[in-house]
Amino acid sequence: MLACKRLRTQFITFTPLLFVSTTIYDIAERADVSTATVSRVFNDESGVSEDTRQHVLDAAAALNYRPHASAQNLARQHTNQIAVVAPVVANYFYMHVMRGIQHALADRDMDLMVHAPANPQDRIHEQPDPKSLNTYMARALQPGRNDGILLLSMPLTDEWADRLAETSRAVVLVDGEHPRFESFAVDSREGGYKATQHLIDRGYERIGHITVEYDPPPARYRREGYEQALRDDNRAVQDKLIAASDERPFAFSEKGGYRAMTTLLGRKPRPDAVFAASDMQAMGAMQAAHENDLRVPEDLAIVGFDDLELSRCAGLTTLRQPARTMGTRATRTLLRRIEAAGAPPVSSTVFSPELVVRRTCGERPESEAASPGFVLRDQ
Amino acid sequence: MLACKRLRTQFITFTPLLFVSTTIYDIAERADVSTATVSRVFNDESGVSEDTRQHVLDAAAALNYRPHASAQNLARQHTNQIAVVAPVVANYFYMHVMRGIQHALADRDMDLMVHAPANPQDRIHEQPDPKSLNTYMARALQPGRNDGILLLSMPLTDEWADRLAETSRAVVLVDGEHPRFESFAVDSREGGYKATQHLIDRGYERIGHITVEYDPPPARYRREGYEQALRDDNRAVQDKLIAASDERPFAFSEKGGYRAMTTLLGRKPRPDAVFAASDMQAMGAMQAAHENDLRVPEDLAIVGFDDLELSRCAGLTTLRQPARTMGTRATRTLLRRIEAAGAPPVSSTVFSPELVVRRTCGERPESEAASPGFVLRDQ
DNA sequence: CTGAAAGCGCTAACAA
DNA sequence: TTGTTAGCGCTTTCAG
Repeated sequence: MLACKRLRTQFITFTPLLFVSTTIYDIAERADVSTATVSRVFNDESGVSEDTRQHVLDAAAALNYRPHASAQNLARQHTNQIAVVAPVVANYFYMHVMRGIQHALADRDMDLMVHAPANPQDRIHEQPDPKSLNTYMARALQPGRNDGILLLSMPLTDEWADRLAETSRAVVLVDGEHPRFESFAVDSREGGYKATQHLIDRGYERIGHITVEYDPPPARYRREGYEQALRDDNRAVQDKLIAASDERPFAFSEKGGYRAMTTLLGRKPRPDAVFAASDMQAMGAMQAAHENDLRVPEDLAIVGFDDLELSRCAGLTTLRQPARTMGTRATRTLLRRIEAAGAPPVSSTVFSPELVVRRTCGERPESEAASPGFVLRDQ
Repeated sequence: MLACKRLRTQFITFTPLLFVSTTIYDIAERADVSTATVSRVFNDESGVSEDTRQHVLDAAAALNYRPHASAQNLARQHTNQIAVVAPVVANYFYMHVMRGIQHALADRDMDLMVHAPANPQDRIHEQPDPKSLNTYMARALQPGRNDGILLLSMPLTDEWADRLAETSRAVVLVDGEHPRFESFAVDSREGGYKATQHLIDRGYERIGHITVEYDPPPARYRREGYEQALRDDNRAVQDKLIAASDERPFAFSEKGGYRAMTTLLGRKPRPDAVFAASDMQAMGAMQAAHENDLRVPEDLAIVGFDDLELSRCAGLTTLRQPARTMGTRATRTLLRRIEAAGAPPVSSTVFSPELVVRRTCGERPESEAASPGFVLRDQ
């Protein structure tokens, strides 16, 4: 029986290009035990005499043995991998979230896969077609790929939610919400309200807004908060003060904000303040203002949303999202669901975004007069 | 034979908690063909009559079939996954590199794993012990985990290089170099030289340097460039003008720069200019300067290394690394090596870092007088 | 064009 | 404590 396994060793002699690593059979043979025993010393730890265990370990060391991940995954029926799927991998906000994820993964013997749209042309914030099989989303859902999925800012149609539930895999949402899944997000509506309220308090007259065209939930709620604040102050919501970014692949980007701001500045009357749906958009808006010889905040006040590190050095007034914390908590929850066979009740935790006042809203914050200043957080 | 596979369906009835997805056997049965045929329609595309192919596809659709990734990986002996291993996942520089990686992966049907040290206490820039089996590095090397590895800023001892070569897997280095592997990096020594030279040209007298304690190659070369520039100007290299960050997990960080700068400012004579080994360190240094009531650049000039987006808005003079390009090119090379069975000659490509002058070095760059300004790159 | 069957490397009952 | 053996789900010769 072992003989048939030995063939592989022959094989490698004939085609040296194809590398074959040493297997459990090789070390079973060398340690003169069964493969089951070898497997045991590499897993259970228990039920193996100290003597044979040492033999096995020696053989493994001598042959430089490492278990084959795919084989383990197949046999165990789980992968010890979790996936994060997001509209863009490399983005400031997600970077902060990833820090939290990594933190929660520490010492957990779990690996991390990242899935993001391959084609930058896609309107990634829109849900890919659930039918299509090769989207980044579909890949993450493929059986045998991971034990659980972290969805970052992914809007969920019911169709997709069904698909996710069908796979009966652990799923946790970050910066998103759905009744069927655990979620961690900031109250975007509250944030939009606070931002706008602040601008109102500061005496601005024509408060504009930069949003996202395809209207993903976070952007939608921020806009709703903006509109509510206006109404609560007995102001009308004016379409001409609102511009939407349709930048691809990521409308929350700098470039999107730049374009939207440019649009806004081309209309009459010009806004004298703007609340942007993201910090990066706010950055782009500042750039646009500069190009139009408008000073920030004298001619145009700006408030963003996120509170990236970058925003601090730019002196941007913004609404803080606890990105890292969200990542950590979401991951912990995911891990718990993966481990717990049953299905504990779903809860959604919502954070309250905190207004961080800096200079782009026309205020001179006491502590940060001499910008740039930095918070020293741990990596 | 198919009968034994059917058991699984029974099984699921008894233990509904364990989810079992539909397999190739299920659809073979339904379409009344062999599993080989099913496999063929999902792979080859060829050698199957249009008729049966349609049957199979119908059955697959009806049963909502998706191939099991682990099983494919095991049978095919490759995973269609590449891994990136880096000292920190979520870091500005790596984020830019990741953009490039993602870009190169577009439409390639490849997935991305990220491996980074689990324990933030580790001195991650030092090589983990090649003997230990459960480090992030070892995990990336496990057989059956990936088809190729991208090493970001990972210093390579010969021992590790051996281990890597042993697995005969495709390996490409980014921001690092080793004779045995393909690599993409910036000439750090040249960068250090240029930075220092610039400061000399601007008339600074006591030019300090912030480096990294455990002396990873990029930091080492930057320091060497710094020292060389000093010597070429007939100046002595003074230890008291150099401070090393030993911040963990990542000494190139803001916090590391902050601490090193604080140390430097505690010594006499104080430097009147500082070249930091990274932009984030430079940011920390600026913070330290502010806390000591020193104005930048009047009292202290600062030059960084990287040219992150953030640096632009901070007005930081720095040396630009083409991070995104490095990511893209490295990934393309990796993919090529994975596909090509043979071993094409190893080449190492070195980019020349470009000096980007902004205001922290006391210069008033023409184009960016009204900072913050931003480049509008695509996401 | 299609099917039978032997793996891929490991795990986990079940028996001994 | 250890070995036998039947899978995990898919791929891939090799016949037919």
